[in-house]
Amino acid sequence: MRRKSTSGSRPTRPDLAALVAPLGRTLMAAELPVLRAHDLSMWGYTVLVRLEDEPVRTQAALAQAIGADKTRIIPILDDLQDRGLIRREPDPDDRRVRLVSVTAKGRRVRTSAQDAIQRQEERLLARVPAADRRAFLRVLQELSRVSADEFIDPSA
Amino acid sequence: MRRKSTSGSRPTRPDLAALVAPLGRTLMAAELPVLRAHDLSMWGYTVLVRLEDEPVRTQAALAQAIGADKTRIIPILDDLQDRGLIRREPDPDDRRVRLVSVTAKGRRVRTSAQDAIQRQEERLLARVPAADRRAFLRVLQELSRVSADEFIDPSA
DNA sequence: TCCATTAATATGCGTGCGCTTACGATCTGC
DNA sequence: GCAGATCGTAAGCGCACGCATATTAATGGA
Repeated sequence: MRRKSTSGSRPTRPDLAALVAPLGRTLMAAELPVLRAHDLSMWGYTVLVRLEDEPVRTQAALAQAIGADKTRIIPILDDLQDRGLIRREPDPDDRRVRLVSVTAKGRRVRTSAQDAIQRQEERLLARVPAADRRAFLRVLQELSRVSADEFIDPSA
Repeated sequence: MRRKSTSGSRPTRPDLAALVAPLGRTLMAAELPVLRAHDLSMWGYTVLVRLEDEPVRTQAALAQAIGADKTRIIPILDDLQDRGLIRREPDPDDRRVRLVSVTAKGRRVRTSAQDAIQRQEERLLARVPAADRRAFLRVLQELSRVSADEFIDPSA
């Protein structure tokens, strides 16, 4: 019989991080072949998705929004622009900032890649009952809204 | 009004990977201060947790079980052993393999760290209703059982 | 007895990333 | 109109990781 406290005994559940982080890595790994088939890098795809989401005014803000370094995003944008998936134009109101937007071609590529990715993810989600699945996605979106800053306890 | 198909429209839900992976990174980041307070590295902690879970016969198998490189795990084990948290003894039945086990001290440290980590995670989970939370953990454990091999579609 | 195999270990390579610094162009407040 | 701040860009540093190789000890089968 297990003790009721966790002290010295096996935990009631695995650490959340030990469940979520590896699953995240698996999902990313599963995306890679799909992205490769669409000639997209992970960062490039992330940029396309984020830009579709809602326009971002500066590149630095875009980088921050997708969790990338603002210097590392530049070659990514260069590449996407060279291949006609995004546009980068100086903001007439402030010629320091470049307005980044998705082109029609970029939208097509993103849609196609995202469809394939989500189809694959559906195959995974099909393993759980529909009610659980809805709850799972609900909780996932709720927890994703929590920023690291307000969650991490620096005193610990 | 949104189109019913995803083609060309905004997606119904974000990519699963785009939800899970960042959340995993946040959870890992939240663990770091706690681990530091217990003088543990992420890998060291992972080893302690895995060893408590169930004994593993070879170091290579241990490395594989926690997703680490079999050569990179060695300094980790050296450190844990030097600090008296684990034991490494040659297997009398096959003196090539080292039987790795947790010491009483190692168990104490792991328990203390894990308690603190899970307490912090409880604070996060407290944001969602109990029923959703149970479903979330259930789905999470179910999906974690799916290995990358059987999920990733190489043809895609 | 000898040889192929396996475990642990050491070492080096290439990669991707976060972080920092620097610089030119531009904007804004004074 | 000038000084300080801001944006995009380039370049370099250091770290952690995956991967590959080589060595040593030990096993086990032909």
